[in-house]
Amino acid sequence: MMVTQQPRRRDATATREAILNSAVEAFTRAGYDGAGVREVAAAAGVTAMLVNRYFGSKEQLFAEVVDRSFAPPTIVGSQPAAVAARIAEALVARTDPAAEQLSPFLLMLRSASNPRAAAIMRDAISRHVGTRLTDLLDGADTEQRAELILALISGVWLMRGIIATPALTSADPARLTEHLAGALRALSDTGPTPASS
Amino acid sequence: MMVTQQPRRRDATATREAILNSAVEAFTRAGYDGAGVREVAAAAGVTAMLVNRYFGSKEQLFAEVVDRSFAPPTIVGSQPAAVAARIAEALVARTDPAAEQLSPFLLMLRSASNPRAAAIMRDAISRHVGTRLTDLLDGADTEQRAELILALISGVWLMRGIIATPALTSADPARLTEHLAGALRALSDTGPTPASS
DNA sequence: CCATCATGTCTACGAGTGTAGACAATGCAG
DNA sequence: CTGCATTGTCTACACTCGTAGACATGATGG
Repeated sequence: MMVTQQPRRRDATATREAILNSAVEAFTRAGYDGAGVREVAAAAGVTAMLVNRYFGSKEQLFAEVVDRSFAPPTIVGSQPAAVAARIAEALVARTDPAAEQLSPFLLMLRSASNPRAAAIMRDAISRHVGTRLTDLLDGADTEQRAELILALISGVWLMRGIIATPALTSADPARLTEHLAGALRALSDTGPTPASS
Repeated sequence: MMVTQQPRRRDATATREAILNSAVEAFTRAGYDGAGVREVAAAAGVTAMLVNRYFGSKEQLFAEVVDRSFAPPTIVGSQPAAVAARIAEALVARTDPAAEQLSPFLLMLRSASNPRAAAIMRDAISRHVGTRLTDLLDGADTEQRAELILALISGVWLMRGIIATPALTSADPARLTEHLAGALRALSDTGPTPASS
């Protein structure tokens, strides 16, 4: 769809936005190393060099993509109560299969092989979702537990969305949500006996 | 170390083994796309073409690497009892930092961006560790829960070993093991109330 | 000893990579 | 209408990639 593109009236901010959008799609689908600058440029209807003139380099473009992809607060719920159940439901529910392919977790997993990309994503995580998730938790070791929750979510995206493991892809959504919520509850709820130490 | 290599006496099986070993190292460190055939060959002391003559192609070489890397039963414990605690301990304990860089989870995470590699790894998982872990579990949805456990382990490897999230890398190992074991227990133990439905 | 097959290397190709520098076209100010 | 800065393109470079075919070298059977 949208194979031919009319030249688009000259507009710097609109062009920048178009490049950034196609970059989000390309990096999320193919990863940092798998997506080419020419590919990103073509999908935006421009030339490869214009991408570098707007963003400096592929690496800086990726940094902006990561920032945009991790920024929206939709990733994690808002209310502290019942965080586990809400995450579990949102994780197994495949409502919009199109927007699903733009998940920041897919972006992270498919770009993890590149060390530079990993460093960029680490910064973005501790800047955005890390602190936001930590604030939702009570008790001890909130940062540690928040990152464990992120680890579990990432792992589900890996096994279910990328490796496409048989039992997870063809699983009964209700049961899957249940098991997942159980594991998340163990991480989000205040420890059963915080008495120790 | 071992910069210069004496030509090695001609031995087909020994050469094949040397190539396979260096391929495991290269693919685990850089991922399927990040590791080059010339790089694997050089580390084994041979030429790039010899790799293709022994394994057919880079893809088939990767398939053998995945098979070897996922085969050892060390990945998961042996006794059904206390699976959660044993996995958690083995996951946070960094005993041998050299052998740690050969983890099949690192291989999987860093090769996940390539769809062909993902398909190869899916086959290897359902052939090796999937069934083995499933047999350790009791109750309902064992396959589903086994893959969720794999997801959590993968996610911890991602966040702790690749992204190097601050709170997980500098975490108190004891507390981390505790939280992790809690989440794993929620997945490995038979549901608290299997009465529902 | 020497012929012969297995083992290993060399050269090369076609395609793709990120990006630097020079050039062209557009749209707005005067 | 005309100058001119902004916006965009073209060509090119120096690599790296996987792999195909022809060639060289080693060890071993007779």
